[in-house]
Amino acid sequence: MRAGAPVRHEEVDAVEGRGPSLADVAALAGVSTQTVSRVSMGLDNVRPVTRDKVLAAMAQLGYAPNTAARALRYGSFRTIGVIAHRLARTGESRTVEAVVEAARREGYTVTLIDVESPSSDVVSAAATRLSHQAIDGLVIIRAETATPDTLALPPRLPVVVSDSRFVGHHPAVGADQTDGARSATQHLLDLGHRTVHHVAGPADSIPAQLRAEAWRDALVAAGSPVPELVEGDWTAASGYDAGRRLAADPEVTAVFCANDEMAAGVLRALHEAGRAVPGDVSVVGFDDVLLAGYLWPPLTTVAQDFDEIGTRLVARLLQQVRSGEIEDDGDAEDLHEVVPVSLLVRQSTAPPPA
Amino acid sequence: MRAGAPVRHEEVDAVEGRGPSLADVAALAGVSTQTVSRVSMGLDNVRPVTRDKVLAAMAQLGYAPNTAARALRYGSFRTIGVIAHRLARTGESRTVEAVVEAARREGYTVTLIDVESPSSDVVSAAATRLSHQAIDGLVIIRAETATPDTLALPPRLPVVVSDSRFVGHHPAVGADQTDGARSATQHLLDLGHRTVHHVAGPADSIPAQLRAEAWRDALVAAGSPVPELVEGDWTAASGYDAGRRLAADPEVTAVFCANDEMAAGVLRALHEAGRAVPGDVSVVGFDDVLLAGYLWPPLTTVAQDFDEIGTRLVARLLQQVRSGEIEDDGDAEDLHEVVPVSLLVRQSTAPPPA
DNA sequence: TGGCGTCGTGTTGACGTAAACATGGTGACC
DNA sequence: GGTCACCATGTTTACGTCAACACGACGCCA
Repeated sequence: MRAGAPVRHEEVDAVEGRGPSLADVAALAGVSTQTVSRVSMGLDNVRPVTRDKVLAAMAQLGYAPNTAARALRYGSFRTIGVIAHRLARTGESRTVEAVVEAARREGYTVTLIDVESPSSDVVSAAATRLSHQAIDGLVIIRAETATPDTLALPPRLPVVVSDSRFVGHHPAVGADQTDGARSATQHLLDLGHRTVHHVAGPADSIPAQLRAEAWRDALVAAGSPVPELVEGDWTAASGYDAGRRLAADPEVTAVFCANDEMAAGVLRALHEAGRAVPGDVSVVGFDDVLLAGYLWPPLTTVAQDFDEIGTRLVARLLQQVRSGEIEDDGDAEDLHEVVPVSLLVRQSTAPPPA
Repeated sequence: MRAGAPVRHEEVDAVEGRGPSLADVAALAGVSTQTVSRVSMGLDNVRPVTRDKVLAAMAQLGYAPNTAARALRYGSFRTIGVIAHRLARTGESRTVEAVVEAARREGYTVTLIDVESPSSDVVSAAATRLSHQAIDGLVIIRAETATPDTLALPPRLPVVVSDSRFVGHHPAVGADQTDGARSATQHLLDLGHRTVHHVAGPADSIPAQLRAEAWRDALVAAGSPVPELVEGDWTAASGYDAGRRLAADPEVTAVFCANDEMAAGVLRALHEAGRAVPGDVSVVGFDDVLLAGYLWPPLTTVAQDFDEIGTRLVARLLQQVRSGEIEDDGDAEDLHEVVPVSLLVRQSTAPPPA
C-alpha cells in the first residue's frame, strides 16, 4: 500500500525552524510579495531601485526560497533519486559522482539511497521510500539481481537503469561489457597465451554474466580451450581466494578478472606464490578504479567511461521527466545505450613464459 | 547573492504529470479530503467502513501523497544535505555511505552535492543550493580548505562537519588524526628505524596538517632527526612522484604516507627503483581503503572507523534538528567528537636492513 | 487633449495537505 | 428524559510561492 505508511512528524513539527518567507522580505522592503518573488526569480521587470531594496532585505534576513512551496506550485522538485548498491565499492561511487555532476549541470540535485543488497524487494522498498520523498525521476545503479517482473516501482515515475537487465522495460545506459571483456581476452590471446582463465563476478549479476560470456566467446572464436571459470563476489578477498587456486596451477599464464578489485586479490595471491607478473602470469582487470595504475605491477584493465554513463543516464532521465512520458515500452534497441570502453594496457600483461 | 539565481520551469510546468490528489480520492469515495488525509496518515479515528471505501478509491486512482505539499505544511522534508569533496576518492565515499545508512535508520534521506574544490566559496554555494527548507540539516565532509570566517552558511541551518577546522563554530566529528599519525610513526620507530619520512597531504588541509604535526612530534619525542616532509595532493600520482624522490635516497628506510592512495604511489615507485618493501623500505598509509590489504605488499595502515563517524555525524545533526537549537557556540570541547583509530599492521613494515 | 500601449507594482487565487475548529449524531448516566 | 461526553466526519484556514489579472502612472501619437 503506497499511501498507508504513517509519517511521524511531531518532533520536527515542534521545532518550526522556519526561515524568513517572501512575506517577511516584502514587509521589510516595503513592497509586495510578488515583487520579491520577481526579484528572487531574476526577472527584469523591476526597477533597479526597488530591486536593490529587496536585495538588501533578503540579505538582512538571510532569505532563501522555500523549495517545498516552489515544488508544490510547479509539481516538480528538481531533484532526482539515485539508488546505489554498496556505494563505497568499485565503480559505484564513480558513477554516482558523475550522475551528481550531470544533474547539477541541469539544475537538479540528487537524493541518494544506498542499499546493502541489489535484490528486488530491497530495491523496491528503496524506490518507494524515495518516491515518498521529493523526486522527479529515479536512477537505479546496478540492480544486478533484481528482475523487471519482481521490481515494483511507483507508477508515473520516470526511471533509468545503469545495467541491461531492464532492456525492454526501462531505458538503460551501460558500458559495453561485451566489447570490454572480448578485447581484454583478445589482448591476452594476441600476446601469445594459449588460453585465458577468468575470475568472474557473482553468477546472478548481469554484468558478470555478460563479461563471462564475451570471454568464452572470444576463446571459442580463437579456437582456444575454455577453462572452467572461477566465481568471485567482486571483492578483493574473493579475488585473492581465486588467485590462490590459479597460482597453484602452473598451466595458468593469463587471467582476466571481471573487476579490478578481484584483480588486486589475484595479484596478491600470485606474488605470495612467487609467480611473477607479468613474467609468469598476465592479469587484466575491469573498471579502471583509481588505484588500478598504482597496483604492482600497474594493472592493465578495461576503462569504463563513468562520466559519460552518468551524463547519459541523467540526460535520458530528464528527457522523460520533461516530456512527461515514461518509456516503459517500445523498441528495445532504443532503450539501451551502450557506452564504449577502452582497454588500458599497463604493465601487468606480457607474452607467456617461453 | 543567495536568492537571485533564476530558475526556469517552463518545460516542467508544461508537463504537469500530477497524480491524483486527496480531493480526487475524496470525490470518488464520497467523503471529505480530511477523512482521506486521516486514512492516508494511518490515524485510527475513522470507521472501518469509511476507511475501506477510501482505501479502495486510493487503490483505484493510484494515489500517493504529495511530498511537496506535506513538506510545505510541516516545514520539513525529512532530508539532510551532504556536501562531499570528490566523492570517488579516499574515505569520502565510505563516510558518505555511513551517513546515508545512519540517516536511513532515522527515517531521513540524504541529498548529495559533490564539490570539485573544498574552498569556501564553492562550499558556500553548495550549501546555499541545498539550503533552507529543502533540507533539515547539513553535513559537510572535509571542507578542508574552507575557514569558518569565509564560509557563508544559511542562518538557522543545523550543521555538522567531519573535520576539525570548525571546532568552536560547528559541532565536528572526526577520526583521531593525531593518535593515528603518532602511532604509525611510533610503530616504525619501534621497529628500529632511525627516522621516518613523511609524504604529507596538501598544506592547506587540516587533516594533513594534524597528521604531519603528530609525525613531527613523535620523531622529536623519540629524539629522531626530522627529515623534510614531501608534500602530495592525496592522489596516487602525487605519491608516486614523492616516492621516486624518496627511492633515490638510500638513507630512506621508513615512509609514513598521509593516505593510502599516496602510499600506493610510493609503493609503485619503490618497486620500480628496485627497493624491496619491507626489506629495504617500510611504508605505512592512512585510511584503510578497500584495496589497502591487497596492495603489494599488503599495506600497514591506520584504519578510520567510517561507520562510527557517519553514525555520530548524523546523531549529532539530528540532535540539533530536533531540539531546534544550533550549536554554533558554547564549549569547544563539547563540539568536537574524536573517534579512535587503529593501526592495522600488515606486511609493508619491517625492521630496517641490517 | 483624448485614447492607448507600456511599464512597474499590487491583489487574488491555486497548488495539496493537515491542524484547528465546527457539527451532528449516538450512547451513558443520573 | 435531559444533559453531557465522545466519536466520526466536515469546514476553514494556513503553509510559501508564483501565474494571472488588475491598476495606476506615464508617454506617445493622432
